[in-house]
Amino acid sequence: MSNILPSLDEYIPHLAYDSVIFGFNGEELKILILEYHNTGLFALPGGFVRRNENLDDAVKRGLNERTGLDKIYLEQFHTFGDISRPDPDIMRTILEANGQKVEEGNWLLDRFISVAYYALINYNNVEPKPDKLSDSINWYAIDKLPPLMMDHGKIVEKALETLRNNLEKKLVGMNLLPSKFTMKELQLVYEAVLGEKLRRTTFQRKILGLDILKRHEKLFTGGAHKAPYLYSFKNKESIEQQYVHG
Amino acid sequence: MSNILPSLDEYIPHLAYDSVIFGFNGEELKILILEYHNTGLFALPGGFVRRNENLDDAVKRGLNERTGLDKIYLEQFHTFGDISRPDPDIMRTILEANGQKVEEGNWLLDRFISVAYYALINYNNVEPKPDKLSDSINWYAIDKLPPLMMDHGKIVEKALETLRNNLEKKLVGMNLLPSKFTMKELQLVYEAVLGEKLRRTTFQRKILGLDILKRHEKLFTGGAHKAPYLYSFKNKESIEQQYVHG
DNA sequence: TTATTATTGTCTCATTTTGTTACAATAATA
DNA sequence: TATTATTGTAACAAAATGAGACAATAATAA
Repeated sequence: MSNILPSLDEYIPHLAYDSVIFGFNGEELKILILEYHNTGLFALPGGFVRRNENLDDAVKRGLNERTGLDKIYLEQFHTFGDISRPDPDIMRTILEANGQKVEEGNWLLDRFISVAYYALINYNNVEPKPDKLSDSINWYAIDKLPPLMMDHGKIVEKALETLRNNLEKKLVGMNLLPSKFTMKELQLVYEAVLGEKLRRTTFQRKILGLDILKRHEKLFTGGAHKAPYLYSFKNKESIEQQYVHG
Repeated sequence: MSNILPSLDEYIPHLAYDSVIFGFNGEELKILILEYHNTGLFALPGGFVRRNENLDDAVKRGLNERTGLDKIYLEQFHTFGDISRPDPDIMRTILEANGQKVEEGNWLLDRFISVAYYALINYNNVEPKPDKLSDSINWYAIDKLPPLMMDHGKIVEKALETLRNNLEKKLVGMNLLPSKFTMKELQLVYEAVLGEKLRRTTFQRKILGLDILKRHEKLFTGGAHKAPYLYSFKNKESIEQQYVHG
């Protein structure tokens, strides 16, 4: 196998990013986890930052390569910088399992500081693509993750914590749902993120009170009951002004 | 002047930190700003990360050197990674104004990613010390800052935004006030952080309702009016469990 | 010594928000 | 056509917050 390793000329040494990519399948909150070839190692999708590239752009580039999505809701949430976090043995295992020769002192075995981001994407729009080093990239429910390598478990925890804190402020539902959805679906997103049940009538009243939803035709669901309205977020841009920034 | 520059052997290249150190003088929220020798340049206190040192520890080390304080409330809030942010000309100006010879290609002129932290300290406990490269380090009210170099203005803005968001959650007052304080002083801290007036009775009821304050003897203030109680935070450790983490 | 002044601690009531229950409407199914 | 499950909304209770009132009191002035 030819050399597929990133080269130090191109990238900033000691600096990486990891991404926690959230999706919602209608029931559960999930994240994308990749598995490295022949190692049984599970990890968050991550990458390096080019020498002439903004940090944010590096993350966008990586997400685009893996999901095909162009405009992704992204939020940086923490930078992990303990000495203990990277493990050169694990890195060597991954590289060698991919048929790469790794000489002592290779920059990939060095200490890395990692800037972590979370992304919110529409589960149904995506056909995740594994990269050169990984076998597979798959959705896992957040309460059924495989054991993750290095400190990636901690990174996921912190991402979830941040997502929960931002739930009210940042209109999370807007980025996890298709453009039209029922009130029930929106409530399920909130419940999946918070990990708790919410009261239907209170939730509905509160959300409608925010005056951010536009009501559409009724949907004929196929359920043996009254059909719910469909909603969409009204004027997505101005809402972003209000919530996502500031 | 001898060479006082940090050496690449010791530090991780391309990686720095900046700190926004908040203090409260009883009236205004202030931050520590340093001024570089003979340049008229104002900047946030910052530094580099040793190759065998945790990121958090590097920041603690820097704060300790500058304030003498040992246990400082510290919170990481954002990592700034745009290509445009560092300015090699400014860096060269600072170094040369300090009598340092800087050859082309010196690592200090490279691109830097900066991890930003804010700290909350007790204004009265501190006698800030300038470092080797800076003339002075002084308190400035947050609405009367001098123009800051590079993107340091943006860093302060983001720190304030984060502090405001965390005000309820993280018991900011605990770290900005002396161990005993009046209700009025606590309210002034909240008002200084939020930048708005609060209603006295509502504030008092809410804070007391949190059940985190211990009431002490009355203070004989010297004001021509009823003397207020003094309060302290009860059981600081258990409160930290509740608020600062999780 | 006594009246004045400014601020504090607390109470009350109005207003707003949230929790809870109830119930009619209705799309599919039996 | 009756039954079923779920939806949209109304109604009332409970809790939280806003707003004002007032007695208590430490220093100062008279």
